[in-house]
Amino acid sequence: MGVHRKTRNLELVLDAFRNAQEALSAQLLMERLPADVNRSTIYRLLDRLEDDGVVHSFLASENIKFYALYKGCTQSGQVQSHAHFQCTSCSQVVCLEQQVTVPTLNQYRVDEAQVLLKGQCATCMR
Amino acid sequence: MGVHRKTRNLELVLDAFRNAQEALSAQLLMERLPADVNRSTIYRLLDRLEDDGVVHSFLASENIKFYALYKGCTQSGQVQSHAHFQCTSCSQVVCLEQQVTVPTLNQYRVDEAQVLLKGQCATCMR
DNA sequence: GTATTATTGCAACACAGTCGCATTAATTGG
DNA sequence: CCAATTAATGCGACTGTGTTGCAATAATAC
Repeated sequence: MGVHRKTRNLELVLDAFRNAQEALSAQLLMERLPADVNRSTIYRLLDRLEDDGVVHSFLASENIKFYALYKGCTQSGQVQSHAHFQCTSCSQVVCLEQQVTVPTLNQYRVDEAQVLLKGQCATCMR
Repeated sequence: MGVHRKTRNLELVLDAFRNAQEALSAQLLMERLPADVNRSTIYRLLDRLEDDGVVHSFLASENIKFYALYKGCTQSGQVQSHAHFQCTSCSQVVCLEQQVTVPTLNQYRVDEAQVLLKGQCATCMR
């Protein structure tokens, strides 16, 4: 668990997540942060926040890694996972409430599950 | 649906998939194919085979795209999806038989679901 | 066999993400 | 409050996956 000095960049990143309804990629984050925040710094902050369990990450389309705050959705020991939804039109990604229960397997020990649903969001369906 | 001329490279790629127990990334594919098969060609073949519904793709760890043949597992109209498993030790990826039924959502139209389970495979647990 | 055009190889490119290292700045403790 | 410690940052260079334009090659149709 890394040390956490209260720096401007850390606050900016956390604020961006708190203000966001959706999940954010490093790229999206950069667009929402002052231009002088360094790219490497963003990646490093995201890594650290993930290590510390503040955010979780998952892969969406185009090999882009998205991050979102762990809110109520505590990732318990059970192999359950809340799903994520990505709109194939606007590419927006959201964390869903739904927990997906994952099959247990004989030959494998499953530690984690990632569920990504793809389709169209309400806005893009209109 | 693209034209499919019966070329050496196409045959090589299809054979590699038929011989593989697991899912393959472009990288893994390259290692199994003669060294003179061009990288771009592999990517282009994978894209085409996916467009034509011969293989399906999904993202695994490290933002690596994996591909596997559609075998019996016909992807029907329903939003169901067979899961994939990736071993966090050896990185091997396999297609699972299990169908995962995905929650239906009010605000979104779900067209597709990707389920990736992560953990340890039998070999790596020993 | 010849014409047509899909496929290929090459080289350059795009982009997400990483890393080493010197600099800056948040904390500690006197 | 000031100095020492070291986490955090910025920079630039670098990976590695995947893409693209274009000219050369080769599979198919006639």
